[in-house]
Amino acid sequence: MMVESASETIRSAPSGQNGVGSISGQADGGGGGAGAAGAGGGGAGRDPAAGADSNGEMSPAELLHFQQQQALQVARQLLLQQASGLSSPGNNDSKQSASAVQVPVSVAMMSPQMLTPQQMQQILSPPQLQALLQQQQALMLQQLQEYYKKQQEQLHLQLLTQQQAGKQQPKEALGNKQLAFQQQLLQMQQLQQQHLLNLQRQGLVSLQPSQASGPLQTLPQAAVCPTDLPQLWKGEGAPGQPAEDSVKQEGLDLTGSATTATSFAAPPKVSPPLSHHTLPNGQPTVLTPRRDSSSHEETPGSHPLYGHGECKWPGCETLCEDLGQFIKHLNTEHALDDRSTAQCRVQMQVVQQLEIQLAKESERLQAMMAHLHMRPSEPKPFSQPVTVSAADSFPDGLVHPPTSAAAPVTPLRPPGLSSASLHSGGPARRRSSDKFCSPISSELAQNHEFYKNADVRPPFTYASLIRQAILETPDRQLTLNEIYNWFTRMFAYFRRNTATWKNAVRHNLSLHKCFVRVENVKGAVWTVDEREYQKRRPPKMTGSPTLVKNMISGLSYGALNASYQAALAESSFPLLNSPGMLNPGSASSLLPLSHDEVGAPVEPLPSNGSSSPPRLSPSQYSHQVQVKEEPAEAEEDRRPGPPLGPPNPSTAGPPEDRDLEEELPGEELS
DNA sequence: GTGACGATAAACAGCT
DNA sequence: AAGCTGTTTATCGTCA
Repeated sequence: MMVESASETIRSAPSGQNGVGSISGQADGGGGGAGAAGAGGGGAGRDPAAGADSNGEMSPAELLHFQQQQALQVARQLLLQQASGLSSPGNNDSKQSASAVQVPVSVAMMSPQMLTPQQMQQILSPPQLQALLQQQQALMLQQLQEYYKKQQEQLHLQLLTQQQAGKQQPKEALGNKQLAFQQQLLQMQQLQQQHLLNLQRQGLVSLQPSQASGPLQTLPQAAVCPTDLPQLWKGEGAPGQPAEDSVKQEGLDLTGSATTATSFAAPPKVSPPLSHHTLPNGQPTVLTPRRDSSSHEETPGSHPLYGHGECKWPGCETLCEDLGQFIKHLNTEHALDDRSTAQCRVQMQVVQQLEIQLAKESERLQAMMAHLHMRPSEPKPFSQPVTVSAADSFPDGLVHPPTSAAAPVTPLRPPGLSSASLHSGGPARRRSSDKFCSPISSELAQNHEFYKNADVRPPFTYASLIRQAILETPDRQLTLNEIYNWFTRMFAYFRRNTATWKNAVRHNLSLHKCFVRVENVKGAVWTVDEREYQKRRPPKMTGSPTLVKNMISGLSYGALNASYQAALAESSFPLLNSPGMLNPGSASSLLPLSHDEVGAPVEPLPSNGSSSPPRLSPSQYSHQVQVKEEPAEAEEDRRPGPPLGPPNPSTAGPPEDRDLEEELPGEELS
């Protein structure tokens, strides 16, 4: 009765080690991309201003025009950079940080406290990681938007004040004020950066799922600001503004975040280095923003318009050895005048454009997130154990819910285990599901390339692999040799020690009732008796630890598929019969056993015992047996008739059906 | 400690 | 005869 086997587990490594990192790769790439905008650019950081104009010896008109263009370019780049930074995989830091920062809902549920990036990776499947990233991005975008708005407002005010001031005050006076103002700006910025860092750190440290919503506010800002600020400012703000106004405004903005918090004293070295490293995950992104990793300038006395030793004023790349020089340059070259004002206006437009763009992108992101998240949040069938078996039954392509999910039966542990363990070398992918939910099929589908190329033992039992191989075929039947080929084709691991694993395959085929040998014209082919297969596995989660682990891993995010599972659960019987899914009733009737597998807490099905036949309907029964070699029987079985109606055998339908059907060899059928 | 399961190894038989 | 296929038995490790 309670069998527990879970055949699927792999035995090999107990668990434990995970493959470390490769995940990320997969996660990144693999998934799909949903990513929001990946703008490609990467931006290395430098500024666009390619043109390099010389220090301005062009005519005012030319300069103005040129600078305006530059401003636009800068804006574009910023956008690209931001986009890439936010979404692009390229930035590990950012990604990680993001993930770290916010805990995806699902994750949060799973692990209340913070997960390390690695854990996240292990736990999360690529799609999940992506979802997380997306969430993060969305948040960041929102923050950015807010920030931009503020900046814009400030800019506006500053411009107005400047203009007024300009009219009223003599330039000289302005010069002094500007200087003072700029110094203040620098200080403010430094403070801001520090504050941001602090926030980030705190956020990271404490990252808690619960905070998910909350943190966003804090962290995000931090995150956003740092990166953007400098750039944004470069374009805009710095130029002269009346000290008073500027100060006030700054105070307004900053206050919120930094002002109060830190004192000017704060040391300069701000973000660049620290932030990154500190948090593997992530926040760094934010900090890092500055593309100039190399640049030190920012550290000490940083100025939004000063970086890499050069003036970042749109269109101006004048080299300045130090801040002081830069400030002088600022005051002389970018003093309050028509040109600067015009440039500011251009910058404002740029910002507006960016905002619009951001809004669009964020909207898109949100829509995507909403779409993706629906599932996770969805209900999960608790009661139902896992419908695992059903999933298994699917051949890979079939069903898998997006994330595989098994019902979170119990969110026990973080997923990842199994997979990780398996993949010693590499990438441990989060497995999607394992046995239970979407067993192998999904796992394989997701990690197909991995197993194909990595000499890692797949985390599945021979039985489950064989089943998978068979179910993947349209006919649901394979000759021994074809099964061998499938193994070698799908797993690098089975390209060696052939004698050993081939023997194991044969052994399993013969040993397990679920594998039925059917005589064929050509010879003999092996088919799967899903029912038997289901029976055998013990569903109990309790079952083998490994299984459990696997399951869990799958489940963990599995939560995602909760809905999916729920559906399955309802049917109590999973997919065994694909059709079954449709008609729960039938399904259940067909496979009583499934429950077990499902992991349900084992409900003792009467039939469950191997010895006693389940309460299958005769027809059902038949096919279990039938399969065995007699074609005739097969025909009978074929259709258990229940509501399902005969699923089309031919149809590729879920394997399950096929199984049932397939039992009969094609020949026989015909 | 026991039982169940899976993996591995090996012996053996039948067939091509 | 060799190799493949299929069955069976035994042993070991793991886990509940």
